[in-house]
Amino acid sequence: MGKENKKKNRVVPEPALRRMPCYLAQLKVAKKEGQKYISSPKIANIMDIDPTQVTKDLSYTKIAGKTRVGYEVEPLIEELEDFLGFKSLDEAFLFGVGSLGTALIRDFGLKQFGLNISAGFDINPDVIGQKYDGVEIYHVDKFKELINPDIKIGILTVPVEVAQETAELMIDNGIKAIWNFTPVILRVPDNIVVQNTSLYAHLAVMFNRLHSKESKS
Amino acid sequence: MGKENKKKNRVVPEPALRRMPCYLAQLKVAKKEGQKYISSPKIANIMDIDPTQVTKDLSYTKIAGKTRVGYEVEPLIEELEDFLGFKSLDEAFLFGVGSLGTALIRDFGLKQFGLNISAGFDINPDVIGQKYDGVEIYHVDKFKELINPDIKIGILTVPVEVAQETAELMIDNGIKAIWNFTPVILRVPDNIVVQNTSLYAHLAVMFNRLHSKESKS
DNA sequence: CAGTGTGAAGTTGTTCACAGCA
DNA sequence: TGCTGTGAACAACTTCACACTG
Repeated sequence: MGKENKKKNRVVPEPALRRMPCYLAQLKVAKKEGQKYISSPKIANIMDIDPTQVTKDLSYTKIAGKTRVGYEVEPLIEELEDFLGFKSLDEAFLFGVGSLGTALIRDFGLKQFGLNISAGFDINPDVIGQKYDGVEIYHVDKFKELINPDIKIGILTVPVEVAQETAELMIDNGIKAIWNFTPVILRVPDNIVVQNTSLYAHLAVMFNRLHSKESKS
Repeated sequence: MGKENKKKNRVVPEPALRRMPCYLAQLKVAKKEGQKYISSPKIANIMDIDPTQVTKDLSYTKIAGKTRVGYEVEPLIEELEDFLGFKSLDEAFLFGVGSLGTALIRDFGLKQFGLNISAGFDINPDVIGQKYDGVEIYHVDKFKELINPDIKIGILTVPVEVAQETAELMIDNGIKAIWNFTPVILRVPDNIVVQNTSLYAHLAVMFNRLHSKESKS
């Protein structure tokens, strides 16, 4: 009877969500190598983590593994891409067309992973009016005209000083999720999703680990 | 191991390290506004976190707050920058001069935070020989000639397929820490520091939170 | 009997409660 | 009284143990 309705709708822990794209990358390699099935110990071994971690993470998706065999590679790739939101294309506006902003627009397969940047905004006359890979850059003032209900995601790559006010501008005009590349912790209402990706934070962690290992040995 | 000695040399939790650059950004704002002291409740309020979280995080540094007053802004900035390794300049080589790699080289901000990229490596003839903001790009084969004991950090922005082998090349030639922008989990010896910064992982978390909030309301 | 799936134990990080100080 | 600083209670995440299945 109700085989599926029992398991879903749990909150997925953030660490698990962060591991899933890694599984996905490995699975694609496995697929290229022609493997039809892959087991959790195998994945775990490649990534040097605990096998039950893998099964627990995968249990949040609706794919089921076969005992003694493992998971079928191709359906698992499909399910993971779907689960992670990489299959449906979300539209986003980007604020702050500096070097990082430009890279995100031009790059690198964000579209492949379900994110399409449909316009960029800045106040620098040098970039306004430019087109990068088909994405046009406008003055921030144009934002209110161009926004529409399909755009739920805003990418924040502006200087620290204007981060909070730019975030508020986004929210006031209907943005529901902010991908924040500044080191500023944004103050936003509860119903707004913020994903912080501060390179400096990661740099800090790396320096600390490196320097403490150096002084130890 | 033994009784707890003095205060220093504890292992700093990674979440704490990640919060510190945010404190730093806020402190710089406070300094600009002319504030001489700032208290933990004040910082906590700005960042919407628990005040004791702030005091606990700051207790890992060697700055001490004044009762009833808070922390002196300028010395705290100095200490945080020093503690996080942002004051001394570390040299790094970058592997994979695609659009992200190029952005990291050009993004002067990294130098401000203690990381200087002194060379880039790729196999694409179009970029080899180029100079971006004074940073020269070489063929990967040149890496062995150019490496020296001052270079302890390698930045990995290559395509997924060659991530592991490039990491091994780095390690074999003396790199001690790898800033990994690929979604691949690298297999490395214990004494090597790896900092994973996969944009796709963050994207996955953001999509999940956004889509689950959408379906809830 | 190797591998999935899950509740229970263990570990790590966060929040609380309170002592001490100016 | 308001704030720092810390040990103790609590929550989140990870690892373990084991029942189950082909």
